Order: sequence, then structure tokens, then C-alpha cells
Amino acid sequence: MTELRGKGRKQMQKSMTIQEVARLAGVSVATVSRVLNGSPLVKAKTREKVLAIVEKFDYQPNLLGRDLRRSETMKVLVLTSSLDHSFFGDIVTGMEARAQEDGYYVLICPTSNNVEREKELFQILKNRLADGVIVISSTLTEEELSALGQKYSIVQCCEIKEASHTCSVSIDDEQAAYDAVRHFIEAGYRKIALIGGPTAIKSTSLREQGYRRALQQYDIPYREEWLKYSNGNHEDGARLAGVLLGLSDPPSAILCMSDSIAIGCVNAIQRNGFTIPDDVAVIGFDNTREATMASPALTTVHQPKYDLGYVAMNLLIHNMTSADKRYEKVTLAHELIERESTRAQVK
Amino acid sequence: MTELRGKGRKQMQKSMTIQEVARLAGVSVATVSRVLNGSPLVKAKTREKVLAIVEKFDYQPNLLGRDLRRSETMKVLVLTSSLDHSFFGDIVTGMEARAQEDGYYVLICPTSNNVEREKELFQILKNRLADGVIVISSTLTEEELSALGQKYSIVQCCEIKEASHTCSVSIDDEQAAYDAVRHFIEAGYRKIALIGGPTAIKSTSLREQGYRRALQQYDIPYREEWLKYSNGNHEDGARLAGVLLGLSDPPSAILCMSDSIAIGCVNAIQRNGFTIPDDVAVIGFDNTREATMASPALTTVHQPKYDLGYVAMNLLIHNMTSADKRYEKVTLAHELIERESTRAQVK
DNA sequence: TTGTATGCGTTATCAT
DNA sequence: ATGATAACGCATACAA
Repeated sequence: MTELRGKGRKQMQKSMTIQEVARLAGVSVATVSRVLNGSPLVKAKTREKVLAIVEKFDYQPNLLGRDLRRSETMKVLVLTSSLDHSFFGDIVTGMEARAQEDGYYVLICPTSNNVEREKELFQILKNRLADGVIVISSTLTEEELSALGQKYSIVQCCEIKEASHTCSVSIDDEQAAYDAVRHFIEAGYRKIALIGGPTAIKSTSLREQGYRRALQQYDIPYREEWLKYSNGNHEDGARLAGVLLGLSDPPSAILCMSDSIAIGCVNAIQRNGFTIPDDVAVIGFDNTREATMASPALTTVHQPKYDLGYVAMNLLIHNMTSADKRYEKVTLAHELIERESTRAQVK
Repeated sequence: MTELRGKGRKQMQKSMTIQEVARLAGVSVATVSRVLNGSPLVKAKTREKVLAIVEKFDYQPNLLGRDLRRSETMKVLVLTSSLDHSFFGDIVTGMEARAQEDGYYVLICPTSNNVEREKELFQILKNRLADGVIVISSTLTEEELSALGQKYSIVQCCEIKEASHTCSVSIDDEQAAYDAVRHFIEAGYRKIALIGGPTAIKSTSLREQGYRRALQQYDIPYREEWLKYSNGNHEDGARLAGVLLGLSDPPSAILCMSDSIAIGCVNAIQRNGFTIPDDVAVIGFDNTREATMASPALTTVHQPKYDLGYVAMNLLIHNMTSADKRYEKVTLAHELIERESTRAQVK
């Protein structure tokens, strides 16, 4: 492996600067700059002259100069735990759509759920190489986020921590889980289990609350052995479904906190010889592509991923460009998508 | 929606510069710079004095200044078609591992397979805001890539176009498909179909070649009606599997050019009342998480995703930092992973 | 060991 | 309508 520490052999074939364009066009750098930035106060003739040189030599402005001068980079950081989850694709698409409207670039950086790594990435912001950041599921503490929010523009997306000086966009996780459980109940299921995500995640506990509220509301006793926590992937979902099915009194319905978990569940249920949705029903979460890849296709709680991204970026752009910061907590609507892994509702 | 076009209200709360640190520490900016960059020629006492101020005021250097001065950003762009595919997660992880060794940041940008968008993103490189780029499946032409390669450091990963002045890292797609077909044959299947990806993609035709070579080698006649092209997602895989199964003489084995396609395939096969792998066998491609999520679990062609990313980044870093550019074409080993969607090999 | 001064490429203010 | 020129924040060659 190479051992040239960063500042290795530099070779930068000195590329053209605004100075040379000016010289070649026989004008001043100021004029060239005006042309490049579309200033109206430059004679058409001059503009053409400059543009001709720019085209001819394929001049590319060095934006480091511009950014330094303007102290603005038109770049936004998106910090996300990982990329091996189709969930993020749609969110990022929404973010990019909004960003492009105002000419921002969005740069995506995976944190691997590593606190140190996330802090390193925040350095990009602190070092003024980006104008703002959207963080999907932060590993920082609420205090750290609040502190950062005082100096920089930050918005949280999907996975929210209670931090001041911060915007956030997500669904109502408590209500979403409630709605899913109610869906089970209205379809006639009463032995309802829950397989959650990591306990460290805020949405896990919110959804658990919704689960419990629904049970309570319909006078269904809560059973501790029917509540499991997973690490979020399908193997763990399968494992825990196996545990649930092995109980002396197994559940007839399982709410999973991600589509991945749900798929693991579905596989385990079928391997144990049960049929879905008649013996056991399953509901997933997120409505990712995985939900439609399962067989039977998953009933799941849809998250408006594109919109979550779009709105998050919209708030960020507002706070980056406006003096009167808004520190809002936006909640978007979720929706229960009925597919094959639950029985039809009884009217 | 806000209407503050980028250069909107600026509010940058003037943050501390190296000048002020120098003043507060009672030294010159040069000394502060030396301390910050770990220069050995500064007295321990002075260093402490400077560091004290830095800590006290949480001074964060503006890297735009440094980058401009050094004309080096320590940033690498990774252009990828989309993120809604777990395939990229592992690749990026490998890239990041290598990048961190030399202190590079990797910034990921989805191109949505849009040529214009990809060109826009290449501007980041042209505008000297990144030192190099790795592109996973480019939409540019071979000429465009070659031209860019003359001026900038570029490496292609996984999906390769024949472009000069470019490094590339991938598996041997032709051989990989060949091996998969041979696997079918050695397990006793002889009616072998292929569901490819988009025809525009180079790997699609390479793999098709491998498929044909294997058939030829084992004296199995090629049948046009058993060769299908999909757009790469599972819905299309299911659709085409349905078409294949509806043939008067349907295949008994289907090689799919992605695990997503293969899952669609598996679902369609089972819905048509056939069993896997006895009636119909399936092999996927990539060995993504999806392959283990399927039921039955997919036999698939493993791509060394982490290593592909690692090696790609390694080449890029070499070419960014060294004067003697290498324009290599690296091929990493693939591996056929046997799971449940094919019969065991007959000895 | 430290300081002075110059330049990196650009924008923007002030003249003209 | 255009041109000098001073920043922007930092690193470094050269002096001291």
C-alpha cells in the first residue's frame, strides 16, 4: 500500500485562472468575474469576447477562491448511519430535489453509527467546507447537538433527538405503531407481538409506546414475552420470530419495526410450517422495496421518505439563508399499506 | 417554499481566524500555522501557549484557506447511480477504509443514471473542490471519460468502460457468468435461461458472453427465447420469470444478473406452483444481503465488494499523489456461493 | 525558533 | 461599462 501521507508528491498541472482569461480577452479580471457571474453591467460585445476565451480554453473557475471570498460553499452534508439500506435512497432523492432548486450540492457521508466518525464528519461543517448538515439518526448526545445547533445549521431527519436549535422532520412514530396494532385488531388478531429495533434508538421506544397504547385501548393485556428487541436486520428478525413461535402460547400477529426484520420474520414463520397471514400475520415498517420483495408481500407502515428528505432540506435551506432561524419539529403523515401478510379487515 | 436564491441573506457570524489566535497567543500567524500543522520547529512553550488559546476559544481553521493555498482538498468524490441498493454500502465501506488511512474524506453523490447530473457533479472535480473521483457505473461515453482522465484522477469501479487514462477495478464478469452456468450444468441442469440487466450496461453483455461460452463448451444449444433483459429490479425479474415459465418448453434453471432480479424470479416461480430448486433452480449475482433474505436463500455469484472499493480507492490515491500515473485494469476474484436455490453438486 | 511578507483564485468596493 | 485593488484565511519562503 502506498505510503504517501496526503501531502504527497503534488503534481497539479497549474490550470488556467481568471487572470489569464482576462489577459487573453484583453480585459480586467473584474470584467471576467462579472461575465462569469452573469452581471448585467457588461457590454454585450465584451461579454462575447470573454466567453469566447472561456470556451476556447475550457476555463474552469477554482471555486475554492470563490467560496473563500464569499464564505459560502453551496454544499450540504448528509450524515447517515449506513447506505446498505434502500430506505435512504428515497430520502436522499427528496433532499436532492429541494437542494437543486437553490443550487446546493448534497454530499452524503456514512457514519457507520460511530460517534467518533460522526464527529470527524462534523468537522467538515466546522471547517466551513459545507453550509449546513442534515443528520439521519445521529449518534451524538442531545447536548452535543444543541451546542452545535447554536453555531451551525442542523436538521434532524427521521430519527430525532430532543435538541434545541435544531429542526427535525419525521413521522409520528408512536401513532404509526398504534395504527399498525389497530390494523391487526380490526382484522381479528388479538395475540400481538412486537419485534423492535435497537433500544438505543428513540423511535423504538416511541413505537413501543404506541403498541402499548393500542393494546390498552382495546383491553388486550400486555405480555412481556411478546416484546422483543432486535438489531434491525433480517437474521435477527428470523431468530426472534423463532423464539416467539416456540412459546407455549405463541402470538398470531407480529409487528416488526422495519421491513428487514419483517422479512426475517416471514421466513422463520414459513420454515416453522405456519402460513401467513392465516396462522400468523406480519406487519413491517418503512415500506421499502424489500416489503414488495417479500412473499407474501408485506403489509407495512409507509414512511413518506421522499417528502421527509424534501422538507428536511427545505428547512435547512431556510435556516442557512435567513436571519430568523426557525427551530421547528415537523411531522409528516404515515400510511398503512395493506398487502398480503395480514388478513383483510373485517367490515 | 423559500425563494432565497443561494446567495440569500448571509449571516455568517464571523468566526475566529488564525490571526486572532496569533494575537491572543502573542505570536505570529506563522507560528500558529506551524503549531496547527505539527511542525517540529516550534518551542514546546510556544506550542502550549498557542494550543491553550485554540482550546479555549475552540478555534476551527477555515479549510477553504488552506485548500486554496495548498491547492489540495483531501476530498474524493464517489459518483454512483443510486443508493437504493445495498450493493453500494459495502463498496463504499471499502473505499472509506482506504481513504481514512491517508486522511481523505469521501463524498458520495448519486447521479440517478442521469448524464446531465453526472456532468454537473464532475464540475466539483473540475472546480478543484475534490482531488479525484471514483465512478461506479458511469453514464459518460468512453471518449468523455478518456478526456477527463487526461486532466483529473479517475477510477472506475465495478462497471467499466474502455477509457484511456483511467483505472478500473471489477470482477471478471464474463468468467463469473461462465462459472455460474457451469454450476448449473454440474448439478444436472441443462435447460438454462438468463435474465440480464439493462442492455446499455457493459457487464450485461460480458456476462451474456460467459453464459454463451459455457453453453457452447458443454454442447448445450443456445435458445433465444431463454435470454431476457430486465431493468434490474425484482418486479421485472418476476415478470420475465413468468414469461419464461409460460413457454411451451420452459427452462429448469435461471441465471439472474442481480440478486434483486433473482428474488423476483423466486417469487414468480413459487407463485406458479413450482418448487425451488427441484423444478426450477435460480442463481443470483452480487451476494448482497437480499440473497440471504430470500426464501429459499439464493445461490449467487459473490462480488468482493469491500475489496473492490478498497482497491479502487487505493489506485485513486496513488494517482492523486504520485507523478507516475498508473492506468491499470484490476480484476478481483469472484466466488460462487452455494445456498438453497440450486441443487447440490453431483460428485 | 520566530516573524514578515507574499500568494493561492476569486469577488466586490471603489474609482474612473 | 470597465479597471485597480483590497480582502477572504491560510501556508510558506525568506529574513532575522
